[in-house]
Amino acid sequence: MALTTRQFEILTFIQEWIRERGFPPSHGDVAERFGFNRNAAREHLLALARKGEIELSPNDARGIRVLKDASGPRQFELPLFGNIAAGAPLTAPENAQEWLRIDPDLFRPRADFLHRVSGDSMVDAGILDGDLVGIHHQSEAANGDIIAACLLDRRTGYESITLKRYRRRGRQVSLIAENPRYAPIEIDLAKDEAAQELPAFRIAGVMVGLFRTGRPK
Amino acid sequence: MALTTRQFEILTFIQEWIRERGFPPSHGDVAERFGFNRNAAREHLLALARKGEIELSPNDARGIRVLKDASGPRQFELPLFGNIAAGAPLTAPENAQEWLRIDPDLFRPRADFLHRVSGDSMVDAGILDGDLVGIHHQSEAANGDIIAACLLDRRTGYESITLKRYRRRGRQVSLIAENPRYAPIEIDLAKDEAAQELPAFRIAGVMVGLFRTGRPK
DNA sequence: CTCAGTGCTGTGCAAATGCACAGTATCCAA
DNA sequence: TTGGATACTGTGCATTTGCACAGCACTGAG
Repeated sequence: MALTTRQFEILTFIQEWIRERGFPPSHGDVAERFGFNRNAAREHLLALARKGEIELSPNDARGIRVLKDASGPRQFELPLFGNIAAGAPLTAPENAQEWLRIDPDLFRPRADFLHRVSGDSMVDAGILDGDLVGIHHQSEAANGDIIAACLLDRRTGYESITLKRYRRRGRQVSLIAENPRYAPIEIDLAKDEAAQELPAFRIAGVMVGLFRTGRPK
Repeated sequence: MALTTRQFEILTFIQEWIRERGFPPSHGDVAERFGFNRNAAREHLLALARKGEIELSPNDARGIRVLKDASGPRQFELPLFGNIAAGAPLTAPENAQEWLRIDPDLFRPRADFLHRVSGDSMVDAGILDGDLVGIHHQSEAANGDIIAACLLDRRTGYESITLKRYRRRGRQVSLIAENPRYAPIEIDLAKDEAAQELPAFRIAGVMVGLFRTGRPK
């Protein structure tokens, strides 16, 4: 759920406080910083907890745990991208939904970002609904690679990422699902370029790994 | 300055508390854990502060900052275990083949170690040969869980870990592959115990996630 | 033998703290 | 127009918590 500006300010304050002192602020500390009542601080914390940003431990002084830490060392972390509105560069670090502490160099070649798979179109490649796939940023791919394909809907202006196996013959590109129940997506690059607009298809990168969390179904 | 065993215990407790809850323990929490007086806890904290292990923020509830984190860069890493010779505790941190920089808390519940899958017996669960599965350490499992089963070969004395779906009816345990080409492994717990030796079967933990690296085949 | 350090019990207190309850005002969507 | 979410003020209370002071027992160094 989206945060209000005030809530975001308070979350940032809590993160900075913890980074500087090693323990979370109390309600009073938050209230003092922003110049309002202790109970107002409490309600902000409850709101942040409702929205899943923090976790509160009842009756414990300073019982705050920040769940999604935006700060900290980004060195061994990977950004997770969802589908974002047109224009916005899909894989710009500042548009990350979340940063996960996974060393990008564990993948080979190195992963640049993660993408959440939705749907079961790649089950036969061992890629399930909800899995996070590691993507190495590159604009070309070899036949047989599984790629993160970036598709632009020219009418709505929305970009979306899909994971498919890539196959190209001349100017004809096929995006093939690893599930017999799904038909391939066919793209004619010649036609695509002739449109003289933004290309409707581009390669965001190739899949270099996968991360799955949770008990299996 | 060197720590006493008691002080080391308390420091470790504080580190674990923070890792699990995101904020430090109070004097009372420490006292309760070790079964002594709140003031005894306070004096231990003062001693740890004198010795430079922690920093105390006066008058602040839970005002503890751990300065030298003994777990160090290991905080966001996971050990990978292979199959090890008999006797050696399979999942003791010092027996790790490798440490991978993946935040254990990304898994739910938290992963304690990774295990490399060999073979294609779990393909239908989206688990491929060479995948690393995250395992949460626990000695019991629910029916349907995918578990890391620890099997001991009594003749050779070798222990090995296999990943299988767990199903138990009374004293009869079935370890089921997710691939029709493999037959389930059947274990009779009654017979197992009657052997009056080390149990041939135990649950090392339950699968809580998966990590795969490399371009798909 | 003495003294410092460790490792506790026990009591008491003031301040810090979480939390419940009662209001007020604004905005926005149904 | 009503209801819910946001964003506060203000009061009061029971606990939690840090902290101080008074002891006791043990150990190891000088």
